[in-house]
Amino acid sequence: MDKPFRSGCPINLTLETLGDRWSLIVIRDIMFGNRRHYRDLLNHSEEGIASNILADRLRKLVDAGLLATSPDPKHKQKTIYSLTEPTIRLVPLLAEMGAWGRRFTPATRELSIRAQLLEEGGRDMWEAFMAELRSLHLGTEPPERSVINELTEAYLAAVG
Amino acid sequence: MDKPFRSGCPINLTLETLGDRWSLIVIRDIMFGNRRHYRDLLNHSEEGIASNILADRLRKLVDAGLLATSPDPKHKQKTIYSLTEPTIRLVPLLAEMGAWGRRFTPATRELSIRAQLLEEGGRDMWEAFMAELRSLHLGTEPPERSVINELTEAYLAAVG
DNA sequence: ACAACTGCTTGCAAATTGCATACAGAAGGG
DNA sequence: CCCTTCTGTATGCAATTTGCAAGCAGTTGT
Repeated sequence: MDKPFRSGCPINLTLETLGDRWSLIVIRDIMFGNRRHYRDLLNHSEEGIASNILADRLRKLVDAGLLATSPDPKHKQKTIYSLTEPTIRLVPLLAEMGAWGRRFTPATRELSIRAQLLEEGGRDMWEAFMAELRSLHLGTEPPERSVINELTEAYLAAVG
Repeated sequence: MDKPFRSGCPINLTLETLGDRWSLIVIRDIMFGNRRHYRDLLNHSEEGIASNILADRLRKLVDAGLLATSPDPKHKQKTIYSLTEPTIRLVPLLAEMGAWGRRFTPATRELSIRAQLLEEGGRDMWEAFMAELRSLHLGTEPPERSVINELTEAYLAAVG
């Protein structure tokens, strides 16, 4: 029932998997904003995603193994959405997207702060970030460095 | 008449600019395959792009300053499509997409060879590649190193 | 002279998107 | 326990986008 891929090119397959206007937005919000619930993603969406689109993308991403769900012990109706290893390894891709967008699109200064920090931090920072995400989403040991804190503080310093 | 952006986030803006299923395919073919004409892009497309979609994407990319056109002195009907500096700077993004796709999608081995080489080559190789693209598309001095040759030879060695 | 090729358009059906609304079960405050 | 709010979705429906086949006027090579 699954439609065949257009080609076996890795760039094409990445595009077929994530190349629409919403999937990476959802992943970005889970990753950088630590939004773990449906309503959280829906209401705090900077871009205003529609509820049916969000539901559709979450289901597709879970089906593809790019997100995982678990019941929330504190609320029987809530589903916790977590990143998986493949999605955590999107950090370099998202960092490059931020770096490119910062230079070649009319991105606002406040929203570019984190992209700039992540770009200047380089591979070392990306690895630290991925380690932190593994601890948050996969339950591994928490690392010493918190890249999320660094990014958040830089953003707040620039805004406030 | 231009529709407003959903947000000023650099990741979102990159997605709004390039986040559809064909734009980056076209750029990839121009960049790695050195396809400079419409028919060239249409007929040798690994993924089988439709003619109207290709025409639409080329126009949009030119309008956005991501591609440039020039008349072909050898053929009055031909238009030469060239990368511009913003598109050349997509090399790191495409390299990361190839690296991710190679690991987490069912990419074929032959088509992954170049992605692997580009990933292992790292920033130095990407910079050399961008210098080469500037010479091919912007008319700057040709560099000593030809990354395109390296990639092509590796691909041919793996296939033949 | 004529077939093949140039970039690109045009109809039209099918799929996707966006928006508003609805909903059944669960939680929280009185 | 009652009632409002919150949970993650689903459902119509209109608008946009996609995909496919065919066509087209001018240009080139034989």
